[in-house]
Amino acid sequence: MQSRSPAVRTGRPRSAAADAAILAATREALVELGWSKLTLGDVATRAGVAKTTLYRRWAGKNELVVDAVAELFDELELPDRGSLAADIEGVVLQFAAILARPEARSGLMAVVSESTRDDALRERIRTSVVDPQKDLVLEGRARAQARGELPPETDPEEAARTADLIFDVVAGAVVHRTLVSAEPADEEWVRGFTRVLLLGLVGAA
Amino acid sequence: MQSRSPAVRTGRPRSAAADAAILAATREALVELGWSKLTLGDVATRAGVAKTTLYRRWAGKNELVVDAVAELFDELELPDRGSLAADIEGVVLQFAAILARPEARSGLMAVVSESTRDDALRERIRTSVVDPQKDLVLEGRARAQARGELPPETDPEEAARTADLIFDVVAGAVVHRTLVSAEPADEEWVRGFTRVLLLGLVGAA
Amino acid sequence: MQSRSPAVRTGRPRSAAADAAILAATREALVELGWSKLTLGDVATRAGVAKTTLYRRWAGKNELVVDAVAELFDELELPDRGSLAADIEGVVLQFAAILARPEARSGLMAVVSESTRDDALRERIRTSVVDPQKDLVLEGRARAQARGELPPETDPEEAARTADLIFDVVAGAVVHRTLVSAEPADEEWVRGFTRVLLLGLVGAA
Amino acid sequence: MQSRSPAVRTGRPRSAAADAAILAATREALVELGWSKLTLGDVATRAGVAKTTLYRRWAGKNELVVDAVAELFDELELPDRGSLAADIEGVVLQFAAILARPEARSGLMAVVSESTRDDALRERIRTSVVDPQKDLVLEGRARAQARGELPPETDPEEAARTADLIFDVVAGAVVHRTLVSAEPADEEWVRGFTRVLLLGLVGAA
DNA sequence: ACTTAATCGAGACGGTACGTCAGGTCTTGCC
DNA sequence: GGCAAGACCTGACGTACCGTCTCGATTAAGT
Repeated sequence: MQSRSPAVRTGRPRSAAADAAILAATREALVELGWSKLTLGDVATRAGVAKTTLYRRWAGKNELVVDAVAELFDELELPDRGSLAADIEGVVLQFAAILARPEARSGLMAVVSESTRDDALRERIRTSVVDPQKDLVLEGRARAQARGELPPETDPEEAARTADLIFDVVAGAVVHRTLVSAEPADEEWVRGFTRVLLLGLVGAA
Repeated sequence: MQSRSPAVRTGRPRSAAADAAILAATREALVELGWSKLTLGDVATRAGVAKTTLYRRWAGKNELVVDAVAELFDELELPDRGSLAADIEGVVLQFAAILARPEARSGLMAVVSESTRDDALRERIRTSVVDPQKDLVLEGRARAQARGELPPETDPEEAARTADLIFDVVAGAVVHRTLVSAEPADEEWVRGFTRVLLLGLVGAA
Repeated sequence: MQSRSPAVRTGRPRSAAADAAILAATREALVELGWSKLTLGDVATRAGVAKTTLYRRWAGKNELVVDAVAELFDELELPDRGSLAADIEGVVLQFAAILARPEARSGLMAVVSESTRDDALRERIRTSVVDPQKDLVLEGRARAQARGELPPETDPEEAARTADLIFDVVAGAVVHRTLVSAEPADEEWVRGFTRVLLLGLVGAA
Repeated sequence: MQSRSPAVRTGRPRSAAADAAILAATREALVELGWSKLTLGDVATRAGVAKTTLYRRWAGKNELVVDAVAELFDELELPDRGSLAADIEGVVLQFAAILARPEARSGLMAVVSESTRDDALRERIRTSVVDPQKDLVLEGRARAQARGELPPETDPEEAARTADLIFDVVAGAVVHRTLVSAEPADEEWVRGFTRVLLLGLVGAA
């Protein structure tokens, strides 16, 4: 997270255990209190750590919560279920399961909201949350092309644009369903969504 | 906004001008400061109003911002452009234009985030922001069915589910593109999105 | 303590009771904790008052303690005991009694120390603590002159210088005895001091 | 300052230079910042020393400042000027010159103030600051008695009491003039003070 | 015109959290 | 073992907003 590669690393080294304790305490506080009532003093107390230790490592609430929530998305992966539709359904369900957890619900949109006025924060979110998810889209498409379910790309730039589009559609739909409409993105919904995504409104009707 | 229809309403009536001034001041503060740095004391000062006046009408920051942002969405409408695709492109572009404004960018996701732990707030958002948008989906589908672009519904419950799905996909995609990916939802993107929405990944490829 | 004579005094007026409660709490905390361990947060709590209320009225610990300690000196007066020697002994004993109280012991020299680098603070000390005491010197001298114990002044400037000198000698001796030598300025000591002051080392020997 | 005479003193011996550097840095910081803004971390940095080194030798800020200020008083001596009055004037001027230095002004009364609640600190002040000064009083009296300016003592206990009294009067007056009245104890003032001390108010008038 | 009563501005109030700073301790690795 | 470096826990700092309250002054509707 922070590297001081130059020079000899003098002085007492930072406790590695503190980082983990702080992030776990942050998630715990998110569950109990939600974003707006979460205070850094409380997180420090839960983690058994001084407030100064926390501020030495994170610039503020936003950065801390991004790192705490980002770890939730580490478990996302794209298991091979044999078909494009099945692959999509699988990964969307995983994504929905993460968004169903209260620590993600309250924290994620809050930091996204803050990131609209803080470029460094947006970059941090992109690096640790968004880009890893986007890689799943690329991997899924490659697999579908290998199976012959999708045609190979001709224009690489166009291909990148399409991947971004698909990612926004998939992630956006699940987030909106979960947080705005406040309805569960369960198996039935995911089947319907995947059908529309693959076949379109006209084809799915 | 609030009615005290029972009883006779004696005494000095509330200033109608104050409401408008407060909401305008709220949007102004959202633009300049963003959600997290917006304070009610500052809004009151901008509006030339005492803090008590503000608290007499809104319960807090969340409710105030919902009302201030909701007004931005009042201008959304569904002009008849002759085809389903053109109708979708038109309304999506309008939606994107609203989300491009800084007062919406910073405020909207923040209150959505808060609403994950506050049912009354979620209901307020739904009523004044979400449901009016959802009506546009219904209106668009009816128009497309009248044109023969989409088959008439058979199962009304299934039809409601589909409308919700479409709404989550459309709104979610635009929001995600604009706020998370932080890229503009411009005409080119909207064309690509509409194509995928109507034809699906397979059909659009 | 603070007057806002101009204009109309709008807004909620300051609580008069709070001032008294805060000063009393300050003295209480001085007794229990001493200057260096006294915290404004603790004083606020003892006074049943918010920290902000305290800061609204005093700039900091120094100013607060000056006001709290100054009240102790309000009781100083110069009773007519019939002779210059008896008058001096009487007022010095009173002064010593005040300096024997723990709230004065810990607080007084601390603010004097701070005042060496803070002109406004020195002025505050002078106005509310020192000058009233100095008036007693002038009053005592006038009385002694009326009795014929001291000759009337000829040069008024010289008279002012002498009054200052006497004040520094009297106050300084008692303070030094009490705080530096840490011995009680009891009746015996006061008698000896008065004898030296009136007759000098040579005359007193 | 601290002796570990028992045992064999193994390991690296303490740097003698560090002690001097720390005390000098302390006085420098007192001049620049004053007592209340002086921090041990800053002193350590100025002295080019780690905070641990400092704490290994002094228990805290109070003890450190006492030692740093005490060195200022080492230069006090009682040169023989031929008469009691001249001797007093000489030593009082020296004392006043030390108190005029900012490192003494800010530091001395602060530690005296602290010493009202810390017996060990008071003892340290007495040993390293007060008692050496008091010796000057004894020496001056002996010299005056040898000259026949003062009668020889009859009661040794009474003599000790008188010496203490004189010391409190002299030191107290200079301290009060310098720090409380914040006026210079210059030659003119010292002449007036000495005259009153020797002849008394009545005799000096 | 005269009450009546809720509104308005101003700003003080009790709180809570902020982010920083200093005190004093502990843990490294080098000397 | 001393030492420089710097992380650590603790606790206070002074500030900013919160949402409530207390003022005196308006301001309409009902008399």
